[in-house]
Amino acid sequence: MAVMQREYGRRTLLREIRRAGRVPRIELADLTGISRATVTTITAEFLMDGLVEEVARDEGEPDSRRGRPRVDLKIRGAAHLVAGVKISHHKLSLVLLDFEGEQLAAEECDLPAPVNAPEVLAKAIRDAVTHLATVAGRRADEVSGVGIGIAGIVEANDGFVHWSPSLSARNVEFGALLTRTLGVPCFIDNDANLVAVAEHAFGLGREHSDFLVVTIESGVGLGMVIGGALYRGTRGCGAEFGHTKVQLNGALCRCGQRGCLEAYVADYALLREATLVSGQDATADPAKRVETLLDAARAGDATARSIVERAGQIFAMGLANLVNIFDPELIILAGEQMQFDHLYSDAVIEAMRKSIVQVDKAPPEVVVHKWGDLMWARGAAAYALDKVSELALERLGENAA
Amino acid sequence: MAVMQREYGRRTLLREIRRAGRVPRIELADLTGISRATVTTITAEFLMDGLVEEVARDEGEPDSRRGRPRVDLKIRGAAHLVAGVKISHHKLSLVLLDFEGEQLAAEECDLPAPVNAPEVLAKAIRDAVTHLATVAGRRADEVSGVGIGIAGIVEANDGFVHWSPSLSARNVEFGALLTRTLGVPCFIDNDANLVAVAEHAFGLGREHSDFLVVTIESGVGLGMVIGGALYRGTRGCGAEFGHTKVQLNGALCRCGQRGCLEAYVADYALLREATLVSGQDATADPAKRVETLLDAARAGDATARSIVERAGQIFAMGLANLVNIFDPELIILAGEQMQFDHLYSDAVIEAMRKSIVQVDKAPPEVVVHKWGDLMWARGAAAYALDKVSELALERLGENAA
DNA sequence: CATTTTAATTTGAAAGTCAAATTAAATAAG
DNA sequence: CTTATTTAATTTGACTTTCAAATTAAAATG
Repeated sequence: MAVMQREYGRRTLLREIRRAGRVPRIELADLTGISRATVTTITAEFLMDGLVEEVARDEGEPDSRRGRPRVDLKIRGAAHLVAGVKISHHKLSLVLLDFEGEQLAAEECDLPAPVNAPEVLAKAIRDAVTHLATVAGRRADEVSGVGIGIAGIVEANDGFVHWSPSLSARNVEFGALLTRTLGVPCFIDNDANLVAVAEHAFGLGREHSDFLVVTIESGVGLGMVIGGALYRGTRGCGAEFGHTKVQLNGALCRCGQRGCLEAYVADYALLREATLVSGQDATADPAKRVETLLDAARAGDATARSIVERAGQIFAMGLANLVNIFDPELIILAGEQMQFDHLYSDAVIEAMRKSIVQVDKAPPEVVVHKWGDLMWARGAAAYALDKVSELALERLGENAA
Repeated sequence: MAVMQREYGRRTLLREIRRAGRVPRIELADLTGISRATVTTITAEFLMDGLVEEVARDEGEPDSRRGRPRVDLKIRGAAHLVAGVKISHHKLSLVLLDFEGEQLAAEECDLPAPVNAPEVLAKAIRDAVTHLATVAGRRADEVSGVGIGIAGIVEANDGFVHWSPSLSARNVEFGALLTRTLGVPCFIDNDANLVAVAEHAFGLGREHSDFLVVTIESGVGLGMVIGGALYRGTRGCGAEFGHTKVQLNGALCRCGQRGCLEAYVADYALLREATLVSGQDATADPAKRVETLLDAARAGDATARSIVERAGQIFAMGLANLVNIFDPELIILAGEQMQFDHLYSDAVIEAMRKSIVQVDKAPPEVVVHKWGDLMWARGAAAYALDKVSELALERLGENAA
């Protein structure tokens, strides 16, 4: 039990150092409530183990305080190497981060097919990670952990994939398979969850302990951070925000049910109605067709506007429901493509504000976070970072004992 | 920090004893992972302080084990007295519990009006609690804490009521006012939250750490237990499930917005349409009129059935949305009146199951818990019990130091 | 009545935290 | 240039807490 106490201290301090970036010991003591003596002891352990390092202070403000100057601590990037992999339709996106979260390399590579057998996909990931490491001048076996984000229903704690649009089989022990194939600890989770992890670790959620992240790709995803931790539901599965119902007996969704949010806002939902808009070429690429539709709407085409505006209204309604249920302090709309600008518009956010219960208190902050192409992969890497940190702390505990 | 550790042990053990009812020390050690030595130390403290007492084992199974027999510990009912108060339209419902949760008295009393000034309501509660204590042969100043459940938007941590249908003023420091008026610590929260607390403490949620409680009264309420604790949102406010939107530009709700769940399933929503059903007497009592409507539906009246069935469908849709977002292991539908049987029917639960994302795993368990009339008041009392336990443990910590 | 078995308590060592004292490293003052 | 002052970090020693092991307690069994 005494060891539990030390573990708490270690966990808290490492997390705080990571969040702060660079921070002197005395501030760590103030921030965490742990005494200076203990902060010294624990950080000495970290230094000895190479997890953190001391750096000279280089503040813009010349500090000008007299007395012994503070010495900043920061995560030591060289301590570990992690990779993040996002599995999408036809490709893999990958990033390689050091232990500090600095990006060392990024890559994309094609997949043989949109749906693959688990073994095939695992091998593709192994090869891609090996190549990624090579590009950065490292060896694959230097990687301490790999995070993998995949669409579908995933039980993150056991690495079990109930179902995924990227896998040809159901109910796969994909985490174990990956760990075996890559020879490196692999951590798998629903992709939207991982974006939430990334926002918490690197992004706009750094200062918050309770917030929601809504992602739009071809589907609509939701990640929830509650009480400083990702909430995965009781079975470790992610939230299925895209399939919450917004209309009784509504539009048909690709999940086979009716009235899902996704059936109104996803690209395929827009295109279903777009055949009625002039200038549409049904044989063109879907992304291209959506672009044409949005252009028509902006140009004032009544039919196109009707389609796009309804999608916005429905999306606002879905967001408002989340606010009414969670009362979060922050909602992050994370996306990359201009394609979804119509859902991130001020009009939509305003409509959402009008649909939440009115009280004499500020409505939740809504921010749009346009990540680059590699948002999803960075999310996966952030998860790996988290897990690798845990493992490192465990090892520290065992060595000390 | 060392004191934090002891506090953790105390908290854990008292909670475990409360949950178990009666339990021997050795089992407490196994259950909590705390060593037998420490369990002895801490429970000795509890015994000394009178929070807990030893009782002879009286199992039906004659145990038949040789060796020194186990001695059960249980919460000592006489240690504290708490009251729970539920504020409804025209009345107050109250219960008096001992520290073990045993009900010593219960009462209802009328309120001068459905909406009252905060001071008036506080005095009414003071008088009612005093009377309740008298009925049980106790004095009001023997009560260690009073929990109060009120409809509306409440910031439980500060006892701040943003808005309530029972109060004539907004933004009232009602918790502080009550504590001042009663001369006893008062704890206020949204009523649906308190039902969740009660389910967690006494009810069907005792074995679960993550579940949802949906309550139906004149509105629809939601309480969420996440990670073993009530989740109140970031501002301490309860979830507003009743005002989640189920239809774009839908039916008008009493909150002034359109398409709220409540606007389809609440009694006033049913009655709004019931004027078209034969046999309705618009001047009758609302509860009576709802009864007439449901009778007509059961008797096969097409219009009445249409009204009632749609309410059920919409309710099922709302429940399905909760499941899709939370993936809970359990949903408790808590209610008292036969009036809502049509929402608790197997058909509704079946419709909900069809509207959730299908995976190869069991859907959440849905149970209906029909409490007696005093469900709400007991919820409030359970909250008070929780808070009084906390205060008792704090006192213990200070005395030891 | 001694033996065995199991529960609860006591004991003494080990681990951990922290306030206070000390040391370290800088600036300011004389 | 030296000394005083100030602030950060470390060390020290007292105190708390936990826990394994030893001991004691209380029963059934032979």
